[in-house]
Amino acid sequence: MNEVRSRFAPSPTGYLHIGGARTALFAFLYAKQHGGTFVLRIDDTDRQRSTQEYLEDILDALRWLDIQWDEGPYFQSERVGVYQAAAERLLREGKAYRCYCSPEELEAKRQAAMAAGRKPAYDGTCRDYHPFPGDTRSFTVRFKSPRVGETVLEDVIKGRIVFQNHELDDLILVRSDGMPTYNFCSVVDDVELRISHIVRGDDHVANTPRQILLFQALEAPLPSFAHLPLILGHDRAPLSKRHGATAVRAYRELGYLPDALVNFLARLGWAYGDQEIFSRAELLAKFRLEDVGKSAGIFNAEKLQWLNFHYLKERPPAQLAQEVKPFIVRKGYQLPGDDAWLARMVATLQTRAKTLVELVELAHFYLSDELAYDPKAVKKFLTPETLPLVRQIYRRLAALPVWNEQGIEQAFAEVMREAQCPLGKVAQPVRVALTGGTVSPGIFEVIAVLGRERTLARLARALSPSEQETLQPASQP
RNA sequence: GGUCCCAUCGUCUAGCGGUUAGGACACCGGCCUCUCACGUCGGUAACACGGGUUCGAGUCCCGUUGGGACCA
Repeated sequence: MNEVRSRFAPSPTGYLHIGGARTALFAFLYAKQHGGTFVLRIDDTDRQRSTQEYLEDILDALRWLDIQWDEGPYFQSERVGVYQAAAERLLREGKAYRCYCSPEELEAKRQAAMAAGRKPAYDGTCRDYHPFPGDTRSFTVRFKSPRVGETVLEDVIKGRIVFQNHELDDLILVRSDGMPTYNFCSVVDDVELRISHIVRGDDHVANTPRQILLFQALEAPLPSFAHLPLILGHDRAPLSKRHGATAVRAYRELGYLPDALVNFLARLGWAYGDQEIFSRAELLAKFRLEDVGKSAGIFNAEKLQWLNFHYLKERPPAQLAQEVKPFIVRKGYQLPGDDAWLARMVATLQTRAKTLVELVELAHFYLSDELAYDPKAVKKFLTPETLPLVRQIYRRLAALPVWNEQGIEQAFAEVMREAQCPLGKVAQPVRVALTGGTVSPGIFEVIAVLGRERTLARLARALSPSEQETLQPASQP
């Protein structure tokens, strides 16, 4: 009976954002490490702003992050009958009442209260009003909130928070158009779905005492609450569009790995000693909701980048090769058909890129034969003094019986010995000839991965204009 | 405005009455080196303020200030 059932209940009124993802992650981890059930519920009572596109984005993002739900998704929009039944029950039991005050009257009362320096809370006019049988005016259903005593929230993260009941006014359960309100739906569903642990954002703390009262009114066991502090932007304001990427999908498109994002999100507000890197298995083993900090955290994009960089380095090249494909296509390159070759290419770039997008950018000279030669690099390294060395390299490489790194390195060694020069003297000109610039992976691996044909063609191209000679691979000894 | 929450390097954080206040990102410098990176070694940098409690306070209590949430 003490089964742990946590839930994530997003509204499909926007893309899944970083904060939501973290909430989902924490709720998921908690359920899983207690052998419990993680339930997904879609709070789509706001029909105007909810869209199918957002719904799909949320499901997509959760799958991408590998946050798997065991039950659901349940849709609140399909459960209106349940809420109405619950409202009728409360009405019948005298725990709720019909309020006939019109919006105009309410507004007037609010103004008056404000003017008198009182709180703009509902004054309870209809609390004890019994409508005559023929009363056809429209009404809302209000909860008859206790006026004395206090309601205590024992929050897993925030500790004990006490609210005075007289501060709470009679909240509307069902609007005059028959639509149940958010707080009410949420509680009714949590009762129905037997949720034992409510993990959600800090922004719901103030709603919680009212919800606790509703749980009690419905005579349902009270779940545990865990309110996560918010994630702030660099200016300490809540994360919003202004701070750039906030949607999970944005990070996916930017070339972040799900493991990096999960690791980052977990460490935002939670720590386990000095450890920074957590695999999923470790999160499951070590994460504790009770250890989540109370204060809001600022989203630190550099740290995310560092984590991504770390996971990029650790990734098996073959796996990374698959993951980078969509980025190659999106960048407009022809997708290499040879997966093994792609993996070798990726392996030379893994320690140099912080994102998949950056990796593809660095791979330009592998993926295209239309090199963008850096004029400064050409001027500095492809000179009458260095081109003879390049020609020597060309000859040696062309003569290689087997195209591998050992052979290539040996070819360089021989040229260096003959010319009595350091590696840098010959490597840089070759690098410029092969990549168009002065920055690339190690020259031997570049040559090995590029292959005989493309390497020789590029060297020849570098040699031809100034040397006025055409080197043919086949004609060389 | 009312109710509530929060407060250690720029950032994420460790700390749970006695520490040279630790780690990580970022930043700066050395080493490594065919370029760029990786890696590695080192450095700069914090307990918001004021009162208590205590032999002793980053740690406990109360204020102040500053942030934030919710309601309107």
